[in-house]
Amino acid sequence: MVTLSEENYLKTIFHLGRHDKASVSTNAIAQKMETKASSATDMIKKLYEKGLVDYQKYKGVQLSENGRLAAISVIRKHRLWEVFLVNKLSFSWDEVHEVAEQLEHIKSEKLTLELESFLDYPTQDPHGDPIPDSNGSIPSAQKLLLAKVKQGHQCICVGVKDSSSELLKYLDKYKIALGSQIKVISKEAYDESMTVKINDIQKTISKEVAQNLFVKTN
Amino acid sequence: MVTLSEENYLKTIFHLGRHDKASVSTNAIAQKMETKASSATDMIKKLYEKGLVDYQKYKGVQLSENGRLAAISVIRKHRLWEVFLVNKLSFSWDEVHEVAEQLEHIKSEKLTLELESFLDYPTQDPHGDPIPDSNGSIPSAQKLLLAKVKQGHQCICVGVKDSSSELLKYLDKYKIALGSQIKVISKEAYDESMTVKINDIQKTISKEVAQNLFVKTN
DNA sequence: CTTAAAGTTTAGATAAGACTAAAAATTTAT
DNA sequence: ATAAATTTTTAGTCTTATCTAAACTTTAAG
Repeated sequence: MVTLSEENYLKTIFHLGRHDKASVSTNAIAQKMETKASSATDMIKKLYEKGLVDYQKYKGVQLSENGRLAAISVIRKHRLWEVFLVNKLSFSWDEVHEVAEQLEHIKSEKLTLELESFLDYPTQDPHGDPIPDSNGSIPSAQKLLLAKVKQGHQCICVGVKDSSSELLKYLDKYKIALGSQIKVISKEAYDESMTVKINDIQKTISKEVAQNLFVKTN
Repeated sequence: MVTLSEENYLKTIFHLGRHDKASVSTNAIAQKMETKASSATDMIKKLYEKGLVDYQKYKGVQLSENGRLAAISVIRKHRLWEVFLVNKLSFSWDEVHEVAEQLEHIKSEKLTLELESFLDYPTQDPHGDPIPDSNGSIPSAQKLLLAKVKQGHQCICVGVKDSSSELLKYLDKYKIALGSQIKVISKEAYDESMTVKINDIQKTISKEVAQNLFVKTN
């Protein structure tokens, strides 16, 4: 039995250890969890006792196979619930996170499977992040940043990199959503801004936005 | 801020104090919560400090107005989630309770309102219990036990009194569900069994079942 | 109306999770 | 290569929610 708090730590370790598969530091965990390093150490020990992480004093921590599966299970539920909130209830991108943080801890295998079926087996959440399947496999994203798209090319918005409330509100405001068609009209070398056509409307987009929007080319 | 454990106690006190509006005993609470009387006393004190119950040592406990509203809010969420699980996901009557016990504690006013709207403002849960509205008003049930229905009369199944797993399985087996049309063909004075027509199939129902099925006559 | 039984509360202990302050280990910089 | 800075761990405390055992009220029986 994994507690709610343990699940949150596993999730954090998963996210921090994701890119560089190196071990994750106590401080990094504490910072992300908005807690103190000593609390993180305590929890790491508990996770180690339960065989959910590999750990050596002062050397950081890594998820074990079981820990990885537990983390992915929580992430899977989080993302499925986000799809539910946006697609079925009328939540917007910037409202789902807090609620999904609670829903992700509901324990019922059947619930998760039925929810997934009810949502027609989505592969991405509203922020464009991939939804792990029931075996823990994560579909590869195949997404790239809008900033990387070449002039004249067309793409589809599939997510955001920085899911801050501010960005999501900006996107909502200009009706940029998952699935929006975006055509890159021109790029400005000086400030890295670009002019694009979205929903048949031409608009200039700053470097900051272009570097935080994931798209799929087609 | 009301904790998860406090919410469970409030719910229990609400259910126990429901019929006789007399005060609820520490022992009764402990028994229903499957905990010890001393734990109940501790929690009662905490609820009293928070102004959620009226309490005098050795004299039992009653919900205050705020406590009543908090309890009803939890019950409202529980019943809405049960409707969701049965109507939208394919849960059966006897599977929903455990999951709804978890979902009822999710804190998001918006989520509850959107869920209610998504479910088309149901007034009863799958067991026939009324769903409080967002102001805390509980629609009156207007339901009666099948055992009370007179020979020759027709009614609709609207819920169960005893929501034990066994009864729910029995009902599932014979395809007796919320909304099933039931016509009372004859009643046997000796054992209080009755012959009814359900889904155009004639069937004899025991006293035990008839006294645990709520119906609405029409 | 007194005493035994039942119910309730208190006192003290435990476990989970978090915190502060201090000690220990590691890394960085001279 | 060693001192300083940083990071990590340990030790001890706190809160929440629980428990057992003992003390205290209330109720019920005679």
